[in-house]
Amino acid sequence: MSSTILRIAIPSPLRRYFDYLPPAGSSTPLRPGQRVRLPFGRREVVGVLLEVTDSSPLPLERLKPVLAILDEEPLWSPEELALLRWAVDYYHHPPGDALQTALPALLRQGRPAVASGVRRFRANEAGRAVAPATLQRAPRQAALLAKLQAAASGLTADQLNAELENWRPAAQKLGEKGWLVEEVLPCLPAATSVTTSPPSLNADQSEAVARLTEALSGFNAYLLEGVTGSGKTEVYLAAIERVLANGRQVLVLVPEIGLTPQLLERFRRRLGVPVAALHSGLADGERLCAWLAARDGGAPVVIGTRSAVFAPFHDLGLIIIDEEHDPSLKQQDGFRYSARDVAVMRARQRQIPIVLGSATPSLESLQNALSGRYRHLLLPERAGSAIHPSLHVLDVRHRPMRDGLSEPLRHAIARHLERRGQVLVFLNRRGYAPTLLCHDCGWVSRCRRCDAHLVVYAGARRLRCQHCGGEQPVPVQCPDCGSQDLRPLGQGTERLEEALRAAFPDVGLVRIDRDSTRRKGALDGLLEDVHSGRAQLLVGTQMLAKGHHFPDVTLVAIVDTDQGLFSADFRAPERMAQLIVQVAGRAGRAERPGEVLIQTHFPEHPLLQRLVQDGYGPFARLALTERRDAGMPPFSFLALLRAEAVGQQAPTEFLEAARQAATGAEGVYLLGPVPAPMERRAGRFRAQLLLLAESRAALHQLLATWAPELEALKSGRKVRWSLDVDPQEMF
DNA sequence: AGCACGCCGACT
DNA sequence: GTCGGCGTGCTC
Repeated sequence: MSSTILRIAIPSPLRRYFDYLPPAGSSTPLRPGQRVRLPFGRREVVGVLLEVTDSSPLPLERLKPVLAILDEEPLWSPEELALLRWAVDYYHHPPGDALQTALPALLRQGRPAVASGVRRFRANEAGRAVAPATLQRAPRQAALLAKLQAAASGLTADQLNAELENWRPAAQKLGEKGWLVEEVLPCLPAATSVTTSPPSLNADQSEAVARLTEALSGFNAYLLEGVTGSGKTEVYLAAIERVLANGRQVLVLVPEIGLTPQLLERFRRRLGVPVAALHSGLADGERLCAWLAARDGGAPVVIGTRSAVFAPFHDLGLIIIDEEHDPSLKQQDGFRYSARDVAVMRARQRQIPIVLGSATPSLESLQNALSGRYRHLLLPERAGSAIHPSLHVLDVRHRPMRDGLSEPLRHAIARHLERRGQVLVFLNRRGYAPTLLCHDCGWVSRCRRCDAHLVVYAGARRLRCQHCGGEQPVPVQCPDCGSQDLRPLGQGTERLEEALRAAFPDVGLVRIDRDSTRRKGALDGLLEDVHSGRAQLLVGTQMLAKGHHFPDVTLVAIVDTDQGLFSADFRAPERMAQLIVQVAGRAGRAERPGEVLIQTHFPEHPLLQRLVQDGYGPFARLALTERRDAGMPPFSFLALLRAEAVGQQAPTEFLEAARQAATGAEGVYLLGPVPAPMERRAGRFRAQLLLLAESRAALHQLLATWAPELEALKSGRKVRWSLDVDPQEMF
């Protein structure tokens, strides 16, 4: 006798599916991709139905019925479910948790899959005619009314929460008096009526568009390697227009920091269709709305960060990944998927083209292009007639340094400032100084919970740990010897700011890093100072490397490259080169090319020389030969098993047991367990076991049997562990 | 992950 | 005598 069995992905850390019976007395058709509410242990949870079958490894009487089917229609198509299941298998992650990650928060909680727009409150004509002061007996109503009168288009609940306390009862009362209206905004803005026409493309752009669009049906992966300012976005837009003309949708994936209102506005104006944004900065309701707009086709274009790769689409016809080298495309916790790699699989499965764009391609993608797996499109020139910034190395060996700046660099800065150019000073280290040193006994400020120095913040007069967030006041005297001769050691952006202000007291300066832009709107204010010319000097971290362009910058000063050249992480030189090129690319315009000066103690370093003399492309090709010689990715395949615990022993014990379970695997080398590069972090000891394989198949053959075994290890219960396939950061 | 069960120490 | 510590087991 056969019966209907539901195979369900349930939010839990377990790498398996759970079988249930259909709900009692429900007539809703059962289709994979629907959410179901079900009893799980002693709890009630929301799971996703993945299969309807007729048999279970468990006896029927052990199966419980689900409580309810939550969706009339599946949230994902069978094809999209297959992609999700591929990702679950490839990353060897618990399926329920992976599916959870792919869902907007409201759907995760079991809310209905219907869009509800953002609510906004507005004073109507009658409400605007009332003077708030007349509401003496109701100060909250008066305050609310004043706010609403000041904001012509009204205020959302979020905005009111930020400005007023307990305003809802007051809003209720104002509503009863007929002075206030509440409206529901459409969550997807209508198409902009004002559209801009496309600029004329140069020969390289036209060629790229032609090659991209010659095969819009069928899978093709393109690496679009275009120097900064070469007009990659126009190539995207031209390709998108063709796909939209065929009535199909487009997904554009961007790094976390790249999804700015300006980018959205540019797409909206150029394309003249609704463009949905999908990112973590949205309110839950907005996010659900955009997700559903992708699914029902209401959004012809979706621009999103990482998790948008799992959004359902009505008819997806093209995927674009901008800044494909960016590390934020790989999730760094939980379900550690690479949105770029999942996107390539999605395009292959759906038989549509995918474009990977970057001025500084990852070595993985470059190798795919060189080997012919991807088609290589090059945009070697800046659009218009702009000239590339020229890179120069400044050998600082034997040179006196003050505040991290050599004399030649100071002179160069002064020269550019005198000629009314803006100068961008780049240092990828926040705070005043990386540590505080006792000049008498050698004590240095260390974090109690991490193997890290405490960073000096002079402005706040605090010592802070950048890894656990711990902080304390700057001590007046050395905790060890009592000396008062405590000195900040090394340079951070805050100190650089101080030094440059002292050196160029009459020049406007802004510092842009995570600390100076924490406040909402602060970044916009600082950028405005730069663009208006009020600030001539710009100091900052890698925040400067993304998105914003500074046409009046004529000099980019890279204060310190050396840690990128000699790091435990084999990807450090690639990251360093990408950062230098990205920062350099922020500067200059057609008639005023930027100059880039790089301070280093290792001017002869072959990778640095290649980068400076020949550019990123040749650098990357040289770096690839080094990777090949070292047997590192993309010429081998890695997985990293991490473990952490409060005790020092537990992680290593678990990893030893894990290693035992993996011995004998064909074609996979086990390296470790070893302590993580920063062994202690936030009070926990961390260790790792690296798996290196010559073939992807060998690696995954091992992982498929190994991951479930890890779950069963007793020593795994005493640690937090995670498996990272294709790890990006090695610590 | 949650959540319950179970067996040993300092409290009303 | 109990409240509660976290080891162990289980979830269809």
